[in-house]
Amino acid sequence: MGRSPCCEKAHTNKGAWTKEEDERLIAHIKAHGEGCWRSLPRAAGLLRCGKSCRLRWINYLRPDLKRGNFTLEEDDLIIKLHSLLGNKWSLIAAKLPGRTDNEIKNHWNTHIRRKLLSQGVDPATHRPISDQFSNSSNTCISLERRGDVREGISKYSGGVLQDAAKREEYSSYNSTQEQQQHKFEQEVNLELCISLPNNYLQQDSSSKRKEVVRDFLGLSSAMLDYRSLDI
DNA sequence: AAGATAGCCAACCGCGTCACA
DNA sequence: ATGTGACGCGGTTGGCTATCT
Repeated sequence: MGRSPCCEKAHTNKGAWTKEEDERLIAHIKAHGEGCWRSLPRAAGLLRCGKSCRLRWINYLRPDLKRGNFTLEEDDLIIKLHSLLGNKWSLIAAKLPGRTDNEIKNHWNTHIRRKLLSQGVDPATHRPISDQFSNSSNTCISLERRGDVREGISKYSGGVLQDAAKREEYSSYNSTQEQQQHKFEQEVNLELCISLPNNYLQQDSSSKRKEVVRDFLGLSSAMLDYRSLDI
């Protein structure tokens, strides 16, 4: 059984708020204060649901709202907070006086995300995109080596590290394993370069070359065995 | 000048959480 | 302990405006 609707939809307005509705809402809240959103519309003489009133007040009508463009300092703070908190817009908004969670969320999606991407930073993980690519591509494919390093990378790759404790764990993991990981990535990258080895290319007759290419691709031998790949 | 496209942002929707009976 | 109602949050949508072709 689903949750009952928060209001009688047939008798409520939807869409953009009119000036008159705004004035009614402001007047009511000035007189009675915030809260009791469920009963507010009727008391204020508004044909809106309580949710809609609350949203309108919090995101647009509240007197302490700071309108206008975000400053560079605000952008930086949002980025830092997002790296710690993830998409917890209300928590981020709590640290930026005069800004709403909705406003910050919109600003993030339309400006900051793009800014980070243009700087080569993944907005979800706050890590360089090149790192993401090397990690994700390298760990998708399992070669012969199945050591701890690979397991560690798999554990953290591809996901969003929104939990601060996990991030800390990850960063300490990184610091202790970094060299091994780097070495591992280099090795895997080399092994993933698909090209014919020199000894194959040195075959002189074309028919012989076709045969060895077929052999190299694993069509006649088990050299490239898809069963050994973890996708 | 007009249509197409992209960007922006206010508002909506559904779900999770909490308080209370 | 459980059910219900209210609130709050985050994702998504829709419409307006600006820019491009």
